[in-house]
Amino acid sequence: MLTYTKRFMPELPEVETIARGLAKRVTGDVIESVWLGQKPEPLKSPAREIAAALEHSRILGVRRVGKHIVFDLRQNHGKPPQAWQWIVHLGMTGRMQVCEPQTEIAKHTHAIARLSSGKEVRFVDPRRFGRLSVTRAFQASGIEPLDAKFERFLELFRGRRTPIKSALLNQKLLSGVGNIYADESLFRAGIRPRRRASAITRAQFSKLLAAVKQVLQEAIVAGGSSVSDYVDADGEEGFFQLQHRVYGREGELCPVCDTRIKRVVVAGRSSHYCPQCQK
DNA sequence: ACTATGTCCTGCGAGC
DNA sequence: TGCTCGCAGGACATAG
Repeated sequence: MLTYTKRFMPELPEVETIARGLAKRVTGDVIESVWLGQKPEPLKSPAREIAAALEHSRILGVRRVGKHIVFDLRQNHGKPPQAWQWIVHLGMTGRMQVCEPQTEIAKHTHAIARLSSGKEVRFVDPRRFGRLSVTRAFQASGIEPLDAKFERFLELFRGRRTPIKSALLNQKLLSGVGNIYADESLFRAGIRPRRRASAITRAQFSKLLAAVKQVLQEAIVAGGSSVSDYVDADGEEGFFQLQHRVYGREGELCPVCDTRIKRVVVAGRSSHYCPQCQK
């Protein structure tokens, strides 16, 4: 039930896979210098602030928080040493390359960090929905889906009049679920995307949180098998992804009951569901 | 406090 | 074959 892909939507499992791949390849390295492109949109912090935080910093580790990649940095040349975090959000089309300096610079490259090992970390993003920033105390806006306690989840979601799909996509509530895994989770939980959160029972919420965790975990396992094993000559990651059961399958037959999968628009996003399995 | 909607941006694929 | 056009969606702004 896996597909190999080079194109993907960076939701929680994909960002987790990318962060692990980056951690494996650049942890311990030192950023010597930084180049930032002219396009202002991808820079959430001022360019000179980003450059000042990154340059001469050692990469202590790379991890994922929600859909964000967090580089934990330590800058030794100050007294005392300064702790920084380089935050990368991939948006829709953002990619992180780890490559040699002579690798041709891809179109839409917005940032390059040159490392003392000789490698470069590059941020490439055609659509420029991605964002770069630096901070000292990064905090996710919502709860981590994989660690979420049911009572907290319930407290955040119950009673809202918005469609459950919209609530799942709201990063201030739950950090990391995007359009694809929202649809897949709702399918597994048997809930239609347009159902108002306030009309969902406690038992259904319980099933939903379990489904969210299961879908994300399975996708991480699928992606995890590809960490650092499917990097092409330009340092681009490839992935194994879970086969989607409903997402992008409008008009196809439900894998459970053979009913045709429907597509509706919720919160301006295409949403796919089985009218038989989901109520 | 919440909710709904519009906007950004480029690549790609459907359709003619 | 070559062109146009509309869709894809994460996060934020804005309005109600």
